[in-house]
Amino acid sequence: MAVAADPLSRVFAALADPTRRDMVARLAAGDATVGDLARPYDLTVQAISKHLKVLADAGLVSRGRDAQRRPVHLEAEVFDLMTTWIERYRREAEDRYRRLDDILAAMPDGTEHSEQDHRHERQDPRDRDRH
Amino acid sequence: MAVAADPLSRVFAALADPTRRDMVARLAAGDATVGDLARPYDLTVQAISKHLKVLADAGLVSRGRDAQRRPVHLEAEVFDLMTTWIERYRREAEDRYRRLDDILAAMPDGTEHSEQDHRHERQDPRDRDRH
DNA sequence: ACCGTCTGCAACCAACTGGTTGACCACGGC
DNA sequence: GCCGTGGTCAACCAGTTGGTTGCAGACGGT
Repeated sequence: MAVAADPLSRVFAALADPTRRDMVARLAAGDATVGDLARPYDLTVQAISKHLKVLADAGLVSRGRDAQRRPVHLEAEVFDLMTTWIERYRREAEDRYRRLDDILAAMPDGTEHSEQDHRHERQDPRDRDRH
Repeated sequence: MAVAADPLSRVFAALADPTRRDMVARLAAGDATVGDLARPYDLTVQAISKHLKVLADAGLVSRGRDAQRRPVHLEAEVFDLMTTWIERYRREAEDRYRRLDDILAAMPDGTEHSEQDHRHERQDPRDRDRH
């Protein structure tokens, strides 16, 4: 069952759900049981248990044991996986920007035509003449 | 569609796919067209176009226009959304660890008990800090 | 020994994803 | 004008996801 997927994908996917993010947020304040976690939401405990499995598969949480309870604990180190990935490309893109600025700055004006002039254009409402 | 979903979820979900992450990585080095992006993969251009739509909906890329080409440009600022979220809870969890350590250290041994100080099968926290 | 609580597992279902093919639109170059 | 190139949109399909119900297991308290 979806055993594939590299670690990074699993972590990102795990955090792509608001419920799961909220659980992580609450776990950052302290460990909790499945029941505790389920209480605030309008969901069955089983649903929460599934979410928990996703988080555990991503390495974001670990499960303990305390009698019939299975306390959930946040493993914060996995965050590093994401931050290093993100920071790498963010920095790369920013550097590129800076270089581009330098080039433009060092240019006799009026010659900055070719570089992409991407404007945030949401799609223009052209006539949708579906037949 | 899937128009719903908060911004954070969209960004995380967008990066939960290795192909999409790879595209972002390549876009960090410079803008590209859909065709350029599609070339290295064993996928149809339409599939790449779909991926691109996901990235665009997440605000990670913007589209330009250059004749019949639609150059793709990486919008690196959106990364901040994620990093601030991540850093917040990482820090929170780390602080909690530190406080817990202090408490345990200041305790006459053998008195650990209730509240949340569950011991988990996994390794000791507080080993790594920076690198 | 029983009961209640906490949890996991399996089956099922609707909705979403990630891919395909096929048709179509918008250009620029002859 | 017509053609090739670059790209999007729509329909379809298989697999995954996020939820449900129902049942079974493990344990503590009485």
